[in-house]
Amino acid sequence: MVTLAEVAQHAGVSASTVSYVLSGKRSISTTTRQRVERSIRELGYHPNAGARALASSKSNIIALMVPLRTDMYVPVMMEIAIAVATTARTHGYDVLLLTGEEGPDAVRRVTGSGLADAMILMDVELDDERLPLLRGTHQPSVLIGLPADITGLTCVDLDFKATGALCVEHLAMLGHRDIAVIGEAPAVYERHTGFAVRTLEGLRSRARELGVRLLHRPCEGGYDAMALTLARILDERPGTSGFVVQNESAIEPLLALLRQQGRAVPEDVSVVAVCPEQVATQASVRLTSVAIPAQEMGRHAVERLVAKLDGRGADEVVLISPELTVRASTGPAPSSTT
Amino acid sequence: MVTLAEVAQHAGVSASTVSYVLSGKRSISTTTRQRVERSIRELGYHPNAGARALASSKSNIIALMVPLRTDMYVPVMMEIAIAVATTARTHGYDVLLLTGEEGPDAVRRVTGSGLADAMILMDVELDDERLPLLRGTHQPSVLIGLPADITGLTCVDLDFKATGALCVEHLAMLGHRDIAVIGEAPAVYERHTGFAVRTLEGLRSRARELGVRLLHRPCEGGYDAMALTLARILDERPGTSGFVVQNESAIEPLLALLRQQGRAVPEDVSVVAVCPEQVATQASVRLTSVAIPAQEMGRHAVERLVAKLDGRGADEVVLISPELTVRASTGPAPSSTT
DNA sequence: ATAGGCTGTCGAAGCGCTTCGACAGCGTCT
DNA sequence: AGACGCTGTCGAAGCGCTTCGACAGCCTAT
Repeated sequence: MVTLAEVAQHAGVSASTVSYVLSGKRSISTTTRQRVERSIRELGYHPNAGARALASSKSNIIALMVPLRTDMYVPVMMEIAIAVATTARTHGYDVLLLTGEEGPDAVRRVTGSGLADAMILMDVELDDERLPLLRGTHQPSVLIGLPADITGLTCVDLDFKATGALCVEHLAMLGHRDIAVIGEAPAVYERHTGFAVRTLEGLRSRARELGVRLLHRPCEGGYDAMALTLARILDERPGTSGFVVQNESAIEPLLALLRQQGRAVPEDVSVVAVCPEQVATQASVRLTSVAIPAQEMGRHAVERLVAKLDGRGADEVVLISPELTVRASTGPAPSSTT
Repeated sequence: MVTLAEVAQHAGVSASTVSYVLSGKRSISTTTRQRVERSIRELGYHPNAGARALASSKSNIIALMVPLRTDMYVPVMMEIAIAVATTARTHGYDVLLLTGEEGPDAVRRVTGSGLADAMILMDVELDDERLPLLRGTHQPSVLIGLPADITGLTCVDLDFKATGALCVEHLAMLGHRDIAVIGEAPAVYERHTGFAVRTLEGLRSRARELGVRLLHRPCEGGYDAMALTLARILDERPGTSGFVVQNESAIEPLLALLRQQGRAVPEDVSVVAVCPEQVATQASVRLTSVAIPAQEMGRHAVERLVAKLDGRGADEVVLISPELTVRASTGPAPSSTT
C-alpha cells in the first residue's frame, strides 16, 4: 500500500507538501504540484481514509437512514437513496446506509464514533424519537419528511398538505361533490408518518372550504384489500365520483375493480393519484397525478447538508410545491352534466 | 468527545487495558472489566472509527455497489440492500452505498483508500469490467449475480437457468406446446445482464428437450409496450397458450390485456411469473410464480463475505434453487382437453 | 524451595494523515 | 540599502486507537 510519505520521497518533497497539493489549502508552485501529481499517478496512490478521518476529524461520509419496513413507496425510497448517493459523490462524500432497525441507537453510534460527518433521515414520524438526539448534537442533519416540531431542524419534503389540497381542488373544479380517499396502510397512519397525515390534512381542510364531502379509508395494497375497501366506500357513499389514491399498490387494483364494475374512468368516476411519475404514466389508464419528486428530494437534502457542513446555510424547511398533471383519469363529474 | 484515554483514567487502568476489554483479545479479570465497562457507560464513550481503522487497518465497513439505473426490479434491489445492511450489522459491519455510476473507479477508490474492508456487487454483467479489478485485489468480494467467468470469484444468485427450466416444465406438464416469454427491457439483454440471459438459456434448453415451442420477446414495462408486444406475439404464434413473464412492470399490463381480449386466465392461457413473492400474491390474479428470494440473497452475500474476512471460506458459487409455487394463473392447456 | 508457566496489566511504538509554526528566498517599498 | 511582506516549503506534533513485548504476581510441578 502506497503512503503519503512514499509519494513525497518519490517526488523529492516533504510529506506536508504532498498533503497540501492534495487539499489545496496552501499555495504550491506549479512545478512542484505537477511533480507531485505525477508521482501520485505513477505510484497509484490513494489516501488512506482512516488516517484522514483521524487527522482531520472529518470522514467525508454522510449517513443515510432508510426505513426498514417495505410497506410503502419502495421505489421512491430507492430513488431517493440513489439520488442521495449520486449527489453526495459530486460533493466528495460517500454514503453510509443505515436501516431504521437500530433506531435512535444508530444515531448515537454514528455521531459518537465520527463514522459520518452528517446524516439524512428518511421516513420521519411526526414525533420521531430520533429528533431529540439530532437537536442535541452538533452534527448537521437533514430530514426527508416533516415532523410536527421543526425547531432546530432542517427538512426537505414535498408539500403534502398542498398536495392534498390540490387533488381536492382539481376534483371539485370538475364538479365532483363526493370524494373518496384511498390511503396508505393503516399502520402508516398509526405510526403518524408525516406525509400521510399531512396529505390528509390538506385534503380535509380544502374539502371543507370547497364544501365537498370527503371519505378517507386506509388500505393495504393488493386486490383483495382494495376490493373490500372499495365495496365499503361505495356502500357508505354510493354517489362517490372522485377518488384520490395515495398508495402505489392500490392504484392498479382500484382501476381494475372500477372497470370490472362497469364504472368508466374518467366518464363515470375520476381518479387522482399521488405517486411517482412513472407509475402514473405506466398505469392502465394514464393517471392524472401529483408526482412525488424523489430525485429532487434526495438532491436537495444532500445540498442542504453540504451547505451546513461548509458553514453556509442554516436550519430551514424546504417544501417542494406539488404539481398536478392532468392526464386521462379525470373528467367532469357525471351529475354536473345532468 | 470522550477518548479511550479518558475512560482509562476514569477507570484507573491503562489505555491498552480498555482496548482489550473492548476487543476481548486478551483476558481481563472480571473486576477490571466491570470497572471499565462502567466507566464507558458513565462517560458515554464511543470508539472513534477513524482511529480504529487507522490502527487496525480494518474499517468494519462493507461496500455495496448498486446499479444506478432503475429500469428493473427496483423493489428487489431495495430488499437486497436492506437485507445486506441488516445482516452486516449483526456481524458488526456497516454498509457503504456505492452507485454503479463510477463503475470500476469506485472499486479502485474503495479498495485503495481502505474505506471498506470488502465489497458486494449487484447487477453483474456477464463480462463485467469490474471483475479484473476484483481478481487483482486481495480485498474479499461477493457478487450478487453470476458472470460468465467465475474463476477466483464468489457469487450468490438465484439459479436462473433452473428457474427458466422450471417455468417451461410446469407449462409443458400442463400440456402447453406454444410458450411465449415476456422478458426484461431490450437494454437489459443488450448489456448482457447475467440473470436475464441465464433465464433465457434455461427456458430455451428445457423447451428444446421437452419439444415445446418458445418465443422470447423483450418488453419495456407499461401498458402500451405490453400491448404492442402481445399483439406481435399472438400474430406470430396465434396458438400461444402459456406465458412466462420476467418483468415486474409487464405483469399487470399483460393480465389486463388478456382479460380485455376475452382470454381467461387460467382457462384459456396460463401465466407463470418470475418475480418477488409479494408481487405474485398481490396481482389481480394470484400468480403461479418462481419467487426471487431477495432477502436470502442479501443475507447469503454478507455471510460469505464475513466468512472470507474471517479467513474461513473460500471462493464458491452459491446458487439458490428456484421454487415454483402454483397459484391461480396456470392450468391445463385448452387443446389438451380437446 | 525453585523453576516454569499462567494470567492480567502496562508502556510505548506506531498506523498515515493534517496542520501549525517556522523560515528561506525573493520582490517591493521607502 | 534596509525593512517588510509574500510565497512556497519543511519539520514536527499530534489525531485516538491497536498491539507487541515486558513483566509482576501467583500457582503448580518437581
